[in-house]
Amino acid sequence: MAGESERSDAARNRELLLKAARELIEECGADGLTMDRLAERAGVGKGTVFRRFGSRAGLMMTLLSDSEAEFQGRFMFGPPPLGPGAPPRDRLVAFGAERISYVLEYGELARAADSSAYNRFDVPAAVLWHRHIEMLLRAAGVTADPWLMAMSLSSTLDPERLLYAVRVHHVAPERLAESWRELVTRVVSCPGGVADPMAHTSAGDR
Amino acid sequence: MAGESERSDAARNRELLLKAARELIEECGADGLTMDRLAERAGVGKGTVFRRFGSRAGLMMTLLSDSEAEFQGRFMFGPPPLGPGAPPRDRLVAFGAERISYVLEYGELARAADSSAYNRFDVPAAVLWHRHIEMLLRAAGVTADPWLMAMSLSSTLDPERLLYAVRVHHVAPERLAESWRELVTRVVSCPGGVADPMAHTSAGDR
DNA sequence: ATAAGATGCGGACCGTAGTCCGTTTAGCAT
DNA sequence: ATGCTAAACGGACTACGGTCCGCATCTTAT
Repeated sequence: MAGESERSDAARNRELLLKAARELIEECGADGLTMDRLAERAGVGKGTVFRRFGSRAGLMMTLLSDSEAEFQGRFMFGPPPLGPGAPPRDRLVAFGAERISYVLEYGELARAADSSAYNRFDVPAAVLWHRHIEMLLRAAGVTADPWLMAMSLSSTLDPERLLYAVRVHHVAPERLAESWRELVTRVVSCPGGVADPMAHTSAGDR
Repeated sequence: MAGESERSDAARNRELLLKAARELIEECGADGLTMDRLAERAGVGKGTVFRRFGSRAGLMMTLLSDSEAEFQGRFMFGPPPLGPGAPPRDRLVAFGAERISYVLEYGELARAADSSAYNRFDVPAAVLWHRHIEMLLRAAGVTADPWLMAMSLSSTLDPERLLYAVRVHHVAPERLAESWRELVTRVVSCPGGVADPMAHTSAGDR
């Protein structure tokens, strides 16, 4: 991005790096990818790697960006129940289920993409999910601090925890999805006064 | 195995290290404490630091252990509503509120005590909280996968997220506590009936 | 007191993420 | 072609967490 076009050598190196990164991950797993090895494998200097991606987490995010974009497209514009058209509760349930599959599929990568600093929650994709959940909560009539409630729900879908449950405690993925469904149901449909069946529907989605 | 006792020089060095660590944190903040500086400040070798505490996270946990033990005592044996005697729902609410205060008080430290690996969830204190929450959920009649539900609730109380909300988004601590109360209320007091008719019965599933 | 063995010590060493800065090169204007 | 400049490059360098292992010290049995 930046000003205008990318210089040709820069573009070439970016491709070289992405290719090398995918190979390396294929061979050694995401955890086995180090910035030094990547640079060597791609035949460029280490400085170049950081110039391109900023950090290891940035690289991982770049590698995930395609599938990430596809996921975003699906929950924002795709068919129900994930996309607009279904009741907010169902969309939330579907969102979690998809996210769980996503994390289990791209496991290590998704985890490696989470930097270990605060800004981890400020990354564009993360704020998008957060806003999405918040919007759905509002649409579902949850009036109690949707921002924080969305944060709580997001935290449940954190790759680190999800992978911990699956890999260390051998929790079945369906069980995760079911628990998410349970959680969302309770959060959405059970304010001080039982139901709030009323509709909202609408509009909020965008 | 020569008994259990600690060799005198080891004991001395442990005190030296803890003292130095507290000073360093006082002066530079938890993030400014590095193992090298700590070793130098305490006048011992680096190997000694790791021999004592195993890792940086281990050191931080040791530093927190007093207040941590005190907290554990309060929620396990102390007076209601935190301790036994109050209804489970109230105990959960109190637990979260206390934990939030705790994290805000020991902020950086609590965060630094979380190693960045999976085992972060396996640390004794963490499994204790988890079990405590799980137990309260069961006592409150939540039959749907209390283990995972406890995990979701725990994730809401994660130091990293809590501090992010407070430091980056300037969320007031009371607002955190209030949102926690809201969340717990919904999780606990939603009969499963409302939007989820059929509560699958089977209380006995485990 | 002394010797023997367990325990602890220290700091050189390693792998890693990330930075810095002198050098090279692409792209453009002439 | 040539020269200029901003961008990109590369790899030495730093800081950090963590490991290793030969050496020193404490403890205990004699």
